[in-house]
Amino acid sequence: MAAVPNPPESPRRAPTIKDVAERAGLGFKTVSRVLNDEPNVRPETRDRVLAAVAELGYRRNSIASSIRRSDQRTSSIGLIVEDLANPFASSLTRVVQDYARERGHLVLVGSSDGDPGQEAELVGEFGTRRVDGMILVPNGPDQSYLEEERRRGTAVVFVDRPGRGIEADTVVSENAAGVAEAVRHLALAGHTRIAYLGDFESIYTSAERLQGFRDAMAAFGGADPRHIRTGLHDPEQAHRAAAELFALDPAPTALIAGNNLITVGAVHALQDLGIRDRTAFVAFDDLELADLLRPALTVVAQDTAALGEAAARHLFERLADPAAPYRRTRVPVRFEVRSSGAIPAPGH
Amino acid sequence: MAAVPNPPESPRRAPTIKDVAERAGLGFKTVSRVLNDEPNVRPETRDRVLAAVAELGYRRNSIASSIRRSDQRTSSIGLIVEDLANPFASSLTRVVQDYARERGHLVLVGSSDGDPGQEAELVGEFGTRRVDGMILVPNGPDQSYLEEERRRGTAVVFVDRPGRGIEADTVVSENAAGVAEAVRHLALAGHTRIAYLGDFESIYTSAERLQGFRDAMAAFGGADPRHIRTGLHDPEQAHRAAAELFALDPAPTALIAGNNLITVGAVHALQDLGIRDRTAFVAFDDLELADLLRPALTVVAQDTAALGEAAARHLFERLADPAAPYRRTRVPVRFEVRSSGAIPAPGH
DNA sequence: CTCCATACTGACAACGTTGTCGACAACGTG
DNA sequence: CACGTTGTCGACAACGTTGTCAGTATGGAG
Repeated sequence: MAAVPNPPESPRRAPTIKDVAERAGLGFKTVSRVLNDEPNVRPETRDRVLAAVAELGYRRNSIASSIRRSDQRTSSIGLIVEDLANPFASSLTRVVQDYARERGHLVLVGSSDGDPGQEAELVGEFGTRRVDGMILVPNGPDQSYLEEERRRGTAVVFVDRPGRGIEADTVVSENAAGVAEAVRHLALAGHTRIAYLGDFESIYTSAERLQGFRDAMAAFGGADPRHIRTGLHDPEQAHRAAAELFALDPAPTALIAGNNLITVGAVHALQDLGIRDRTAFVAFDDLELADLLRPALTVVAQDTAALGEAAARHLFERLADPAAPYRRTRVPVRFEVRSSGAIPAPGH
Repeated sequence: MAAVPNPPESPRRAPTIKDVAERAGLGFKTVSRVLNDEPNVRPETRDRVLAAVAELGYRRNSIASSIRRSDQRTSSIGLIVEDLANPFASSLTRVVQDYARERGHLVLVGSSDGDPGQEAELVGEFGTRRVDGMILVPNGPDQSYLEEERRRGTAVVFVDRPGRGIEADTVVSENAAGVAEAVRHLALAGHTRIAYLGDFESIYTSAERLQGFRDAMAAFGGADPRHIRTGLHDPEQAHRAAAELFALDPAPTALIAGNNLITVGAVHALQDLGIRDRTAFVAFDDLELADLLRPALTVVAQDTAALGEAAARHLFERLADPAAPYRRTRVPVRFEVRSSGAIPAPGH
């Protein structure tokens, strides 16, 4: 830590349109007209204004602007995810921000940590800032409080999971189909004793993925109930659950992990047990180095870019037409075949 | 994609303090006093106001509030990173957002994509919204345009790299020391032909890391110039450069990758060449599955949490005391020993 | 030349809030 | 009782902008 002795220059008041008007020798309303590209300004007058703007380094105060504007729009939107540091969330953030910026909007972000209280608090903060709309990954049993926001004219879009107790534009992944494809892939390699590790069933995506697993397994005689473990919310729990699964008799010969945190725990468990090379494995959610693991991880990859873009698109379309019927979009997943899913069942 | 026929309820004007005042039968200034916890309000009056607030579902308009406030503060800050989807950036975002929120501030985010033009554009947008301060990972040869922002009273903090052409609070990692430690670690396993893959030398972190490499290698007779490759900006370029390195005679026996994108390309190259198991490797930047690779990746891990927190702390301290001397904080890296760095040199 | 339409410009209100100030009541002190 | 002090409250200006409207110059038609 080093200290540099320079104190900053004295801060001065930012110039306003009135300063610009005075400098240009015009009424301040004329300046406003130029800045908003309104018609009926002489080109010469316009140039004088722009020159004064440049000389003073004037920059519009869009805070003041949006309080006066008739539509009360702030050209900003809010995005609430569970954890900004999570790759799924950050990829979403990136896409949403790009989409918004192309349309002149900025994005406020926040992590809910899966806590409905924090979610509601963030929604409140965003509302206070009068965002034009919000995109959220909803948490908890009830998002009906968002009706209040909508009545104020704020657009609301859910992504990854539908909100509860409220109808709204929603974008989700094809969770069940993705897991079903994983099951069929494993079955092709001769597996019938396929185990599944999932998060809390109360989470929409977890429930959908589990349902996809059960349904697909039905075609192969159904899943062994002991081979299904849910309620795993971090890598450590997944690690333990996986270890327990392989202590069973008969033990599963293949494993599906319901999300990326579970994948991390499960692969660690297989590693500890020394059965990484002979246990077939498919993970939900892609991971940065998945193709460099040995065996390379076969995954059900979510199309986070499409998810984020669809959510942003829904938001802006909602802003354009508040009366349109709500839409629910399902985004296909991509089944990424590498090698871990092709490990054959013993004797196959 | 499914459509639900519900049209939304008619949007109505959000209630203002005047609506609250009328409902409570009080002057609107009294309502303002209650909302801002100003003294000299009778408890009974206060209750009446709060009741009216609750009945109307009033929520302060902090947009209007901040235009009138004497300090002109908006309780929002801006964060500009290269790519919001990058794990380094998203981890930073998470920490900065948490820190800001604890202090009642919201965070606007943006990706510069390493382009000075986009960076300046985002700075402009943030300025228009009158953010209280900005944290940025600077790009390009000159950030002196930020002086203008500061003159307006906006605090500026650089993170990951110092800004150029301007003095400001800055937080960076101990890049050189981290790479030097990697070199010593490899040397301990008997390596002297250690190669280095880096990004553009014009990027501050790349230059620092390369310098750390050269300096540390000097203790072991210096690096072979042919074993240093820079200007690698994506995994593909790194892949090719690594392949070329190992076609040399004498080929290097160990490799250091200067950032996470280079790591991905380099490991792929080692994989293709079939020399992953016998080439010592240390990566700068940790990766999610690094410990599950075989061999597990030894890395120089940046403390993104400390980096982000220090940046946020600097920003808020700057807001509290604009005249304090600028500070430059260096955050230590963590050398994470796994196995890839311990692969011995041939005949050692 | 007169008249009217149109282009251009500025004075002023308004947005929802906070800051300033003064009015008024209650109270204590001499 | 007179007076100052303190607590409580509201009227009004102000923030920087956009919306409304009216005023003035200009040009073309008659």
